Amino acid sequence: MATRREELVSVAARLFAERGYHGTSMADLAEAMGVQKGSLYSLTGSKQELLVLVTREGAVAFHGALDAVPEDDEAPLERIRRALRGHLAVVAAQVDAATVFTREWRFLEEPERTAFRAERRRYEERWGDLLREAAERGALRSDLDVPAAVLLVLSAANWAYTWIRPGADTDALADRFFVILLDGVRGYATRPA
Amino acid sequence: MATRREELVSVAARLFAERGYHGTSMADLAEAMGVQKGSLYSLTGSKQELLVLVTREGAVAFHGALDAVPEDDEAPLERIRRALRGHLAVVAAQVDAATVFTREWRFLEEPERTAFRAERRRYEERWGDLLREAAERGALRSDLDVPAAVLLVLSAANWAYTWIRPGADTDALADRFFVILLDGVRGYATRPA
DNA sequence: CCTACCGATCGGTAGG
DNA sequence: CCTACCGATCGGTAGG
Repeated sequence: MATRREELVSVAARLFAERGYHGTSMADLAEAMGVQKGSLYSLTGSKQELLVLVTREGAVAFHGALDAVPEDDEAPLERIRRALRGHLAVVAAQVDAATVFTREWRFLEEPERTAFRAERRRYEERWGDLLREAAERGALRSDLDVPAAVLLVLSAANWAYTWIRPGADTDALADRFFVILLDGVRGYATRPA
Repeated sequence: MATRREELVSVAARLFAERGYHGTSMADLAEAMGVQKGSLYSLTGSKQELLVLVTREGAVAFHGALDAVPEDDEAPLERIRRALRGHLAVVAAQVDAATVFTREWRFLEEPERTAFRAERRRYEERWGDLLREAAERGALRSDLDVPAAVLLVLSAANWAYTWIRPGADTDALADRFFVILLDGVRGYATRPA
């Protein structure tokens, strides 16, 4: 059973995602909670605190998805596929938190803003590790431009909040991306030998 | 020589990109223009009008980049490469307008908001056409998942405003993406025959 | 959780 | 382009 505080955090996630942090007023949140504006301050210290909690929720979810990727060193490509599935699953299950994590985080005040950037960088580096390890194990082509590949896959992941609908088959979507990333859009015929 | 009105539009692009539409006040814009707040209303009718102008600037720039792609039907892959170069070049040359176009458009009021969405859909469809035509001409693998490929390439394009720095060699960056999109991250060795 | 209120700021206008 | 101002709303607080 969700506490009123937890309810408020999830309402904040929804409205921050819909209208933006600065486009959402405490009065908006109060109305969505069915209480008067002043009453919110028994549940949170400030609007900014709600932003901190929602972005943190996103960070935890995305890192958690990567944590769930099996450690199996024998299948580095499969690990990448799992990571992509995991990321898209988080976006579908927690669109609002994912949206705030990806788009509204910049309205965090210091020092949380800097801490957030470090946290996000850490997430991106974990993706970099996944690809780098796969390359080192020979599962990726030896002449691969790893930084560009990381940026490409993170672009797909980070843009997902704009189009994923809750309830979508994210595993299938992730696999469709994965197939293209693996072997490219070009036909075998025109591929160099 | 830029008029004061044009200056205001470009200042609005910068601040809307930096602080968000709702995070930017008319007082902020006035300060950046070096005038009093009330004076802005001889240059624009409203803050919302500025948002309309900036998003429109982005739309014109992105469509213009696609218009500049040569019509040569003999080289459908080259056209895709050119389109990617063009998009990233716009992002680098007009980061602020590109950012507002990609992220702040949702604060447009009706009916401009709906019109914007149609415009953006048209842009995405032009990308879809590029890939579909390439597929039809046999330049892409026959079993390609075209919708997923379009979404992947648009993800890379739409996410670019978050990391591209003005002055970057966007042609080289576009080509690095293009190479990966073409033949994938996997090595030749493990590729099916 | 409510009522009542705070000073500050919001986008915008009038008149010059 | 300025000064002076409008009513509305902002995030937040006091006291119950």
